Amino acid sequence: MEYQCDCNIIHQDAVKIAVDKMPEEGTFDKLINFYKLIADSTRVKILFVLDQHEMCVCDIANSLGMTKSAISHQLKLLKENNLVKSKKEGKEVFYTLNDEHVTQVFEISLSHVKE
Amino acid sequence: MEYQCDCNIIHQDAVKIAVDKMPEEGTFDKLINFYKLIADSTRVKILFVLDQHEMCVCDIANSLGMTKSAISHQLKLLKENNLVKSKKEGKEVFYTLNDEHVTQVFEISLSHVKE
DNA sequence: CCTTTAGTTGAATACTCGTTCAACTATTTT
DNA sequence: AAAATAGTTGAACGAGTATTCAACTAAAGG
Repeated sequence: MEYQCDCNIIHQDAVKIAVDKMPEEGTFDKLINFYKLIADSTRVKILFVLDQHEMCVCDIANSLGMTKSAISHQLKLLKENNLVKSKKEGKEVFYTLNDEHVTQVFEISLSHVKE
Repeated sequence: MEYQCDCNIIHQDAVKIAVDKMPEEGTFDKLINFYKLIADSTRVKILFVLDQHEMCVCDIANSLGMTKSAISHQLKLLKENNLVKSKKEGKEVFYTLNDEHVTQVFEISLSHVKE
């Protein structure tokens, strides 16, 4: 057994089943990274407003009552992780959700929480 | 407009649509709270092993290679938020996922990340 | 009754991370 | 060319939180 902890294995069979099926660390990493991205008040609201309408940074800042800087920092994170994409037009940068997948996950979760 | 930030509203229509549709704060709170719970390496692994098999604290600790204490702290959180439930049998406490809903969300997310 | 073991818990430490602040770039307007 | 505005960025501060540690409870066994 490659794992070590501060107590004995009580139910060999249960532990074996779980350890055998355990995905590799990278799988969990991706999963957790995605959850962390949407587990933040500002980012989840940004995703919500972008789901309603394409927006520039100032639009989002106004919608959320926050500064351009705070929004821009979070948009950078969302973009780096491919949840949003951007296009520049003159002085403005327009942001949109990157694909329907994000929209789906988001809307499903939202309708679920509302119950 | 009740919101205030450090820049002017550029696209009135877009902002109005988003603000009008914005769910109340409590809705976001519930959503984020749920995402935060599953956005942690230890907790997501606990949910995974419990999805495979009912387990006591030592089984989980062994499966994850962590201490009983660390696991117990996280189990408390998961239980307080109704993601897992427990039953005591002698000295041992067995934990299981609380309902199919957790299982569903978890398995869907997992299969998605694997692609 | 004493010892051992499963599990819990509160405090403290260590780390992560969101926002603020100030400075900066780029584009438009006068 | 200068001023104004949209947006970005790095550093620093502060809040939240996961694990460790030590002490504790509860149940089982000799």
